[in-house]
Amino acid sequence: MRIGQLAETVGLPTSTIRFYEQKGLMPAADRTAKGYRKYTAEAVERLKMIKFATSLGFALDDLPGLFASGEGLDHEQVMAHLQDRTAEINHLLNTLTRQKTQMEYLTQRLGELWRAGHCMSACELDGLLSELSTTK
Amino acid sequence: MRIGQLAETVGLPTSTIRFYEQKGLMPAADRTAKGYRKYTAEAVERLKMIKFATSLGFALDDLPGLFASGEGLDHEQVMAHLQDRTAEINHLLNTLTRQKTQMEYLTQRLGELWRAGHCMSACELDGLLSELSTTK
DNA sequence: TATAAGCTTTAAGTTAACTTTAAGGTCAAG
DNA sequence: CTTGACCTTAAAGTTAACTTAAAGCTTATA
Repeated sequence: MRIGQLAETVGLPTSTIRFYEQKGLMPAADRTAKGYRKYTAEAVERLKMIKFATSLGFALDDLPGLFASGEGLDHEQVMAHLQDRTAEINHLLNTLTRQKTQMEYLTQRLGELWRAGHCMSACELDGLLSELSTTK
Repeated sequence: MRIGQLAETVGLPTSTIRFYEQKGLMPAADRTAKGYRKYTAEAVERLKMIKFATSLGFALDDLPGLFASGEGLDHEQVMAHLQDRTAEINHLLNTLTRQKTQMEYLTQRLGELWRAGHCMSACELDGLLSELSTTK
């Protein structure tokens, strides 16, 4: 299988696959006589794993630690990665939840003023935003 | 008030304040005889608003549309911004919630295998990850 | 055989929101 | 009068994860 076919199979652009190889996330591909990259099903699996891990929000730089190769995976290290990422996710969830509440309040408040016939000037909006930012 | 004092007051580095000015988010500051930027309380308010809006996840490029200046703010446009950002937040919340579930499953499953005495090889971990990625 | 699709490489560009650097002027204190 | 804190500018660097460009070779098809 050449790179275009692989790209098609996993749903990634060829440029990304080359990029992953360059980053060391994919082993250097075998080549045909003319220098074309040649892949097997292993590459498909590898790319799917990369896609999965990144879909969980892991950075590309985390992956080597996550799929450490060689004898005996370091369990502690893998678990530590998972914990770290879980903590990050929880932190983001808290942040976003807070943001959502504020957005709802802001939207509602602005809607009220609008319906009340206020012809809001930038200055008034500024006041509203300031009010909210201190409410925070 | 000079830039250092302003920076201190709002809790931003001076470089960021200059950057905001350059971006057009802050009006070009008045200068002292020797060319130092000179600020009043207005600048403090403006920066607080910027901080607040960015804390809601708005991009700097969204802010001109959000605090449009001049006569008569475009309510529809402001509301549209708020709706867009709310939609983004909801999307992110969904994504993160999904990620959290997957992370929990992965962590638990890996913990089980570990406690069961499996001396996981990279290959086995790959299997686990693949399994999960198809579960998704 | 020619034309297009597909492959190669290295290097530079993209985006966001800043930060850092370089080279220098100003000001208050001791 | 010198030392250090603070200010100025323009330009380049940072990070992540890619993408795009440039220039050229290969392969399949009509």
